[in-house]
Amino acid sequence: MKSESLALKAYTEIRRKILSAQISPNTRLKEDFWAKKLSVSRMAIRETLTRLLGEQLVTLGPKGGYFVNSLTSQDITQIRELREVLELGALRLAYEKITKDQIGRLEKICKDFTAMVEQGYYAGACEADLKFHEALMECSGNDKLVHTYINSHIPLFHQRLTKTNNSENDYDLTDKEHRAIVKALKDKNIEQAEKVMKMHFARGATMIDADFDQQLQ
Amino acid sequence: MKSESLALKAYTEIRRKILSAQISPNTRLKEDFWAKKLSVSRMAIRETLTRLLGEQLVTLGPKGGYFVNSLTSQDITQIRELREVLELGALRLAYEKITKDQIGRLEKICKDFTAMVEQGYYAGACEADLKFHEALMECSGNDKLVHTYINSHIPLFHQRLTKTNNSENDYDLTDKEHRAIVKALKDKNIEQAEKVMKMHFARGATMIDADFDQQLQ
DNA sequence: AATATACATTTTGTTTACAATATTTAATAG
DNA sequence: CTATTAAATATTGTAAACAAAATGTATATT
Repeated sequence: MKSESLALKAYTEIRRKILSAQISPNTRLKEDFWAKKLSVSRMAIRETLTRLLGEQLVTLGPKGGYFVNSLTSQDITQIRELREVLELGALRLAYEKITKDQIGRLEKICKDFTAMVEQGYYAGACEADLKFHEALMECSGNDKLVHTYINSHIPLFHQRLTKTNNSENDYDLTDKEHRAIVKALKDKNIEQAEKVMKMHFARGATMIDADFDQQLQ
Repeated sequence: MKSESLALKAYTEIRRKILSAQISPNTRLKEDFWAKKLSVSRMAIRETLTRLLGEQLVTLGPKGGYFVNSLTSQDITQIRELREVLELGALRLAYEKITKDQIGRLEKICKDFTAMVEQGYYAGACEADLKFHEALMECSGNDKLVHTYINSHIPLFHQRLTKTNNSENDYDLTDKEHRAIVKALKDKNIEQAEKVMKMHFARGATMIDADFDQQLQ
């Protein structure tokens, strides 16, 4: 077989476009159009779309046709809640299983974050922020949990924050909270870890909602 | 268009077979074989498989070919942990949002459970057990959470319990724990609710693992 | 002018055919 | 008899063709 099938190429491409909002929600995805656009056969597009259907990234219209799933303000809230549920759960599992190496990794990411903020690399800092949360999920030692997290399209969502103009202050707070979480894990203080994590979310929530409201205008 | 496309028919059928373990894990799913078996075209099967790929129910082999995802003993543990994370999260959300009607619904399911156990309808009781947990998830008021729960293939897993020969005692305990959870929610006592839920899981865990070990022999 | 109907176009659903790659089988050399 | 290689077979990847349904358009009728 070829190094990468055409269907996979189309899948990767369309998925990326949806997740980065280059194709807007509720858009109908016409097979022929995308087949020509990506110069693959219509069947390759069809495979792409059914796979995305399985991922709940698109929906089947009542009379056929594939549509990009929407992200209403309610969806945003629900995704945020889901994120909190998953991350708090992972935190509790990590509390029991976390290793020295993993703590080291988290601390390294915190250091990177600080350094980048200091030097004005804000996109890089956001990347480190994202990486911190993913690393934390991995500390749960539960692949299914990590996978659920990745697949709930939270990371994309997180990415949107990159584009907003955050104040220096926000970055500093984020940094401090990340470090507090790691410290609490190190000290085996689960109550403290949960408390900081919840605060971290609460602050993020307002920022996310503000961002979303802004985009609606 | 037809009332139900052939691809959808094949999808429903194969998905059901995988989830009910009628097709065992790691089996290679050959397109032509299933096309003939379900008397649909190979492309319909292909769509089915790519959709299941999106759902993480099957995997792509390194040299092509679709394989049913496995359920190792480690997978079982991870799914159980995921379930606990999701249900505890839902419980916490439900604590804030639950309505009188929803509590009524939970109580009704508890009553059904009791009645069925008393009359010796054990399969029915298991069904009620399943329904109780799904209803609880719905009380979170978060569709994404419910969807994640459904789609983590926990229900199937739950279903396996049906087949094990549980003692009367187990049913009684399950019943009591369900009722205790509802009562705690009613009393707005989140600590108590979480505590009972954790106990409920802890007991279920040993049963599930025992069941799995038995099946391995 | 509004509505309904017939026709044309677009889009999806399905099947078939062919090409490319894996896998198995058989034959041959050591 | 074993290992290696070549041919045969099986399986998947891709494309094209056809059928069915939905959508859009123009015409006729009131």
